[in-house]
Amino acid sequence: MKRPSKYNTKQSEAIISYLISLKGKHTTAAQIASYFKRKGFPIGLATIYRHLDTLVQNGKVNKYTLDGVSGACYQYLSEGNKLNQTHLKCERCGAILHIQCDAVDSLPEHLYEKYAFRINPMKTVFYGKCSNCMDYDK
Amino acid sequence: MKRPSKYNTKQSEAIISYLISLKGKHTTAAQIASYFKRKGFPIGLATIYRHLDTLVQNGKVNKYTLDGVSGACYQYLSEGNKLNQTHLKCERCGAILHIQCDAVDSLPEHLYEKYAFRINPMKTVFYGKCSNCMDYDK
DNA sequence: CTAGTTGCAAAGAGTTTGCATGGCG
DNA sequence: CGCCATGCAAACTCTTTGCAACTAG
Repeated sequence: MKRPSKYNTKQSEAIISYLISLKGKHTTAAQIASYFKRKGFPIGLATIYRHLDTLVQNGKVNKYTLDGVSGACYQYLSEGNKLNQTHLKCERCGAILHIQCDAVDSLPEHLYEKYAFRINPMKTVFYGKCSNCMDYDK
Repeated sequence: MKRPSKYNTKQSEAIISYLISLKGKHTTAAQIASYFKRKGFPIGLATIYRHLDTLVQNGKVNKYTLDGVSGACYQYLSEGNKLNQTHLKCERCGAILHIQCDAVDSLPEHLYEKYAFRINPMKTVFYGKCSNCMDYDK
């Protein structure tokens, strides 16, 4: 699978700045395509998928699926919501909370002793619902 | 979408008891089909999907997606794993371990009290390295 | 019997890939 | 100019649906 990574093209700049403009909210490949088509600058779906792939590989973008959303969700990761520490992610609104708590901090050692598995705490994500979204159904 | 629900057929009994036999570990539609084909009692994929759908609707089975697993994951929910199913995923070999441990089980309540966030333990995944892969570099 | 279930094949939805064209550096 | 990226369409994967044949009750 060959992904774009060397050149700065209008397409890649457009896609990245669109993702950033969403301020952490997720979007889908189809929504991106539709957005640029409406803007009069259509970008092929294949190109969009290839760039999203690159961004996910580089840790710039988070990819996940949500019930009720057709297709994968993509979310740009900026300082406010970087995946560089343990965090909680709301499955409904996409909000990301950073957490700092002993119960979580002690897990790596605990899981190593019990399962001989070394977890990478930087990549730990808990999915669920934030307090704002708790009353909504899926 | 018409789902089977009234009659007990050999197919439905087979699928359900297979899911139960996994003791809370997930499987996929394709794996179920492959299992019964090997057993000499092939079941059509459509039938499998229809029963999984029914079971999900009835709350008997949990459906979710995991990175690196192609297709949706289905997990039978019994008393033992109703609320606590956490995965460890090896970033090198892709192996997925299902774990059951008090330190992890207590997190939902803990995080709810501290952050007013209800995590979904079904979707919790810790990334890291399993014991087999621990000596390899990334 | 009679309505529910099955299996097949075809259709769909989302994503990936091969290849010729066009553009960045 | 030499690669790399793009767009298109075809290919692919997973899932759903239409329909005739089968079967549980």
